[in-house]
Amino acid sequence: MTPDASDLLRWYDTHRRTLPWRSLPGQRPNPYAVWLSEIMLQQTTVKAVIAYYERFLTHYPTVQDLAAAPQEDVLYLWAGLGYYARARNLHACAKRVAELGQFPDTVEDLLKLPGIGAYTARAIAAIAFGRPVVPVDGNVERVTSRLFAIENPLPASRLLLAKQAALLNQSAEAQDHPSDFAQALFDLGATICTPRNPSCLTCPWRPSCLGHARGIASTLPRKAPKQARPTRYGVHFILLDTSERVLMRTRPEKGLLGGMDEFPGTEWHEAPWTEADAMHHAPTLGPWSLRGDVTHVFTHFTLKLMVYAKTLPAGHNAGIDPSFGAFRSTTRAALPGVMKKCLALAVTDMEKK
DNA sequence: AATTCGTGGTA
DNA sequence: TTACCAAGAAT
Repeated sequence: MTPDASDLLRWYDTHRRTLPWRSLPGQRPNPYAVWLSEIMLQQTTVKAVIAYYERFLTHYPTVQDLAAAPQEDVLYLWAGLGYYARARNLHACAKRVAELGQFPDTVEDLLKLPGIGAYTARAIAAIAFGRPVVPVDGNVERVTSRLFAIENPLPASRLLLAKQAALLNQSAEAQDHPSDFAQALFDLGATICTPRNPSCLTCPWRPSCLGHARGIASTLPRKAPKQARPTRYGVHFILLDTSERVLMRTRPEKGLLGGMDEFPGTEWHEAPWTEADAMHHAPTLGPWSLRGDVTHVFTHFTLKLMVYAKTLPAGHNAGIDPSFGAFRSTTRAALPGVMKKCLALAVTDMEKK
């Protein structure tokens, strides 16, 4: 039996989460706010997003404000949230929407915008424009795999899960409330149908959940084993001047941490660097003070960095090759998390460790 | 189609 | 501590 959308919507009426980007019941949400939140929430927890969301809305109240901003300002505000291609695409998308005059209101047209894929297009279409579509995110995949007891492992089962999820909103009740239905699925996945220890006893869809009936709900969705994460090594140099500015450069637009700022240093290789080889990449001759090491886990590799630092005497900051960057205040730099860790090592007293 | 993209929280 | 996980997109 197909789960009854009315049961979920009734549950949502009393259990919906209050979130900054959500409009009050019955009120039409601001498409800009919906879009901004959806981009930030990609692979990112609600808790991490909230502060960034508020900051962006404060600096850029409208999509036109965001479109008019320099990209470096956008990356600075995004710094620390991760997946920086999202920030670059966010900016590009804002410019496009400003040209169009407004956000497209169909899945087809939303898909044409940078940073908007199959999920986000449907999320915006349903939540902001009331289109009767089901956005399939990790929550919906989990709920769907349990409802229908789909044991095929992800990611191969992704197409099947999307197909099954699309069956959930066929009732007239769901068709009439696309925004609530989509967000009800999110909230069910986030608070009841959780990855570990789901609260099946209080689930509005428990009677029709095949996974629960078979006692395998908590084991779904199954996932293909992931391959091991390799380790890479690098060395970075934090060079301060007497005005407490730091030598920094901007990474290339594409690829890892694209467009973000960093302290000069070596490439990140599979083998550790010897001190002699690393010093060949230093912006100045020694002596450098070894301030410690940083371990940072990216999605597909673990990075181990050695961090050297020193303060340049007044009048000695000329003649440094521009490829190492320029002296700037770190408070205005778009520093990713890993570089903030390096900076913390350089400015912290050695007594801690 | 499989990789490449961050970061912080949790068990 | 390691491993997994979170409102995925681009290539």
